[in-house]
Amino acid sequence: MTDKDRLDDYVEAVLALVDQVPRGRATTYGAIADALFDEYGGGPRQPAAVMARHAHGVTWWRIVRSDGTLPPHLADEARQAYLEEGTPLRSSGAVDLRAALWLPPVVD
DNA sequence: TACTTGACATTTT
DNA sequence: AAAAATGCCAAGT
Repeated sequence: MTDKDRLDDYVEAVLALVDQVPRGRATTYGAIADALFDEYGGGPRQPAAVMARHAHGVTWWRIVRSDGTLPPHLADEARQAYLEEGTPLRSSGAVDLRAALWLPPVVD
């Protein structure tokens, strides 16, 4: 198993979790990092780095920061998706994690 | 090999 | 409440 294969594997794991997030809900980068920590370790920046390069074909808007907000360039498109899915939002336009947070299954 | 960068998180101003 | 500083880990260059 080469280093590249290992990274591709991590990418798949992240995208898989993203794909599992139920409609109208959301999860955080930290939660994903936690779920994958047992197998790959690393911190919350890794899932983020993965998404930055593989945001194609996945429901990336269901992944938000720990405070429910999202960087400026994404907030715009994400907002539309939230409105369509009926995702609980806060006054600031950020996702209301208290109601929408979905925790990925952690590997034992 | 060394330095920079990042769709983050947490703590302190 | 909002912004700045710190800590973090690995990929990219």
